Amino acid sequence: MPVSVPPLTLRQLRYLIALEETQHFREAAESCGISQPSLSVQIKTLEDSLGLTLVERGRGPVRLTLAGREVARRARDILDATQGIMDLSVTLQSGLGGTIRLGTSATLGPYLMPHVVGDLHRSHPDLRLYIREAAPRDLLRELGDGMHDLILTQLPVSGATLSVARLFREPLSVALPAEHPLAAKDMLDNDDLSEQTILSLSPSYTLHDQISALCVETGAHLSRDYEGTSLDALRQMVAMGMGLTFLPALYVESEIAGRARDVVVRPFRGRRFSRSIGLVWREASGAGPAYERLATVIRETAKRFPHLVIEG
Amino acid sequence: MPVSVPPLTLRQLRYLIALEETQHFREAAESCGISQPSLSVQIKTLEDSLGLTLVERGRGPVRLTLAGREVARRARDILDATQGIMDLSVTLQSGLGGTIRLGTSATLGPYLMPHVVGDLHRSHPDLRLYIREAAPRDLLRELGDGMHDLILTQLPVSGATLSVARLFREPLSVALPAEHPLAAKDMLDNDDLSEQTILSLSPSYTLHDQISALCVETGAHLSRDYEGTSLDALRQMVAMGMGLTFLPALYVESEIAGRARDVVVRPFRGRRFSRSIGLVWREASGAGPAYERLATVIRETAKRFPHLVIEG
DNA sequence: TACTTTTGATTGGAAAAAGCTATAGCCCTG
DNA sequence: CAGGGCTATAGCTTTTTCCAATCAAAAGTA
Repeated sequence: MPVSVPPLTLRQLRYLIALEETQHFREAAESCGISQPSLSVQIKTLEDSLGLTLVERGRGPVRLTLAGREVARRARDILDATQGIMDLSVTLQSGLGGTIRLGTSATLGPYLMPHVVGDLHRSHPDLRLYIREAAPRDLLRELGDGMHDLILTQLPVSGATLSVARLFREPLSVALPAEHPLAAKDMLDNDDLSEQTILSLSPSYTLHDQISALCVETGAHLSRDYEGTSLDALRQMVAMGMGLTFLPALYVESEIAGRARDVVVRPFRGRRFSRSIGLVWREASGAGPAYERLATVIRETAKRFPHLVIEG
Repeated sequence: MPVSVPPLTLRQLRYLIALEETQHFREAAESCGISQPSLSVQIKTLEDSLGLTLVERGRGPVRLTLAGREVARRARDILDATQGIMDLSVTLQSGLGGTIRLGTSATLGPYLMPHVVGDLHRSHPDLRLYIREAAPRDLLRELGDGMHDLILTQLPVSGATLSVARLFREPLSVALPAEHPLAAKDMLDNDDLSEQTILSLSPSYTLHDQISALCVETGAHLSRDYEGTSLDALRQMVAMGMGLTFLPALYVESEIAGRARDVVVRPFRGRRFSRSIGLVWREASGAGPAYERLATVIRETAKRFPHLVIEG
C-alpha cells in the first residue's frame, strides 16, 4: 500500500528555484518572504513526493543534485507559463501589459524591433516583450504550438484560425558588389537582372519564394549553391562577388546605409518591389485588441522610415 | 490598497480543464474526486485571481469563454510539464519509465521507431514515448531548449554539455530511376557518380552535408534546384528522372525493398558509405543510465537489420 | 399554475496544508 | 571546545481546502 503522496505544487517549484539561485536555505526563504523552516519543509516534501534527492545538504553552499537541476530547469518553464496565464488578465482585458512572447523573422526583427521597444517602453511601461527569432516557416508552426503569443513576419500567412494585422510594405533593394557594372546605375529594373546570379536565403524564409519568383520573371539565375543563413551572410557573399541579392529596406538602413564599402545598394523598380509585413496571432488567444494596439505602435514607429509604406 | 490576490495553483488549473472537458460542474467535480461546491469555489477563486471571467454560467451546458479556453490551453501545457517532472523520478532513478519526449530525425525515426516500440513496450511496459520529428539542426536546438528529453539523430553532434550513445552505422545506397544506365550494375562506386546529378535534402539535415561532401569528392553535381523535404519526396524526384540520390538503409528496407518499381537501389562502395546514428541528451538531465538502457534496446532491435553495423 | 428536477452558488464547520517561533543537531573555525 | 553559521525538527497558529447541507434560478411537467 503506497503511502499517499502529496501532489506537486507550484509553491514548491518556486522555492526550489529560489534555492538554486541563492544556494542558501535562509536566503532563499527570505527571498520568498517566508521563514527558513517553512522552506525546508516544502523542499523536503517536494523531494519526498518525487522520490528524489534534489539538494545536497552539508558543508558549504547548498548545491542542487543533477536531478535537482533538471527539476529546476523544468520548473522555470512551468513558472514562466503560469506567469503567462496571469499576464493574460492584463493582455486580454485591453491594455497592453504583461509579458508577450513575440516571435520574429530573423530578416526583420533585429532591424525593426530596436526602434520599437523604445517607443513601446515609454507608452506601455508595464509591457515586457520576450523576443525570439526564427525563420518564418518555423515561426508559424511555433505560433500554432503556443510557443509564441504573437509573431512578426512576412505576409501572407495561411491558417483559418489566425488573425493578422498588416503593418507596412518594406521595399527590397538590390545589393551588388561595389565594383559591379550595374553599380553605375542609380536605379535598377527587371531588364538589368537577366543573366545575373541571384543569391537567396534558405527556403524556410518567405523571402526565398519571392526572390525565386522574381528570378523566373526576369530571367535571372537563382543560385542554390550557397544559401545564406542570415542577411549578414548574404551580404558578405555579395561582397565576395558571388552574385547579387535583395535586401529589405530596414536591413539596409540599419547595417549598410552610408557606411558600407563592400556592397552598394540600389533601388529596384522604383521601390515597388517589396514585401508585406504584419503581426499574426491565434484568433482564440482573445487578445486581439491588445495586439491591434501593439500594431498601431509599430506602425507609428515605422513612419520614421521614409521608405516603408504603412498599411492597415 | 489592492486586496491580496491568492496565487495561482495547479489544482485550479486541473479543475478548469476538467470543467472544459465535461462542460459540467458536477461531472467535473466527480472526475476530480471532489464535491461540486469545492470545484465551484476553486473556479471562482481562479477567476478572481486572474480578474477574468472564464466560464459562461447559465442555461445549457457550461461553456468556457474565449479567455477560459486560452487559459485552459496553457494550463494543459503546464500540467503536462508537471507530469514530466513527476515522471523524472521514474526515469532518473534507473528504470526506464514515465514519459520520454523523444525527438527524431525525419529521415530515420519513421523507419526505425516502429520496430523499436514493440520491443520497448514488452520490455518496459510503463514507459511512454512522446515522439516528434524534425530536421537534425532543429532537433539539436530544441533539445537545448528542453523541448525534448532525448533525440535520435545523425552523428556527430557538437555541444560540451551533451551526452551521446552511439547506436549503429546505417549504409547509404544509391537510388536511381529504373531505366538509368547505371541500374545495370549491381554495385556502384565513386567513379560511377562523376558527372551525375545528385539530389539532396535541405541543409537542415546532416545528410545534406554528407552528400554534398561526397559530390565534391566524386565530381558529381549536387543539384540545389530542388531540395527534397522528405525522403519520400526525394525518391519521387529520382523516379521522375531528375537525378540520383542516397537513401539510408532503413528507409530502403521499409519503403522500397522488394516492391518499388519506380526506382532501384544499389549498394555504394560495398556499403561502407554510411551515416552514424546515436541518441543524444543533455548531460544535466541526469537520466543517463535510463537513456543508455534505451540505447541498448534500440541496438538489439537494430540487429534484426543485417545491413546496419551496430556500435557503442 | 404549481410541482419537480436540474444546476450552479453559498454557508458553516471539519480537516489538511502551510506558516511561524523556538530549538536541536551538525560542522566548521578560532 | 566554545561560538557562529547552517539546516532539520517540534509544537502551535493561521490559512486553505473540502464536504454536507441548503439556497436560488431555470426548465420541464402535470
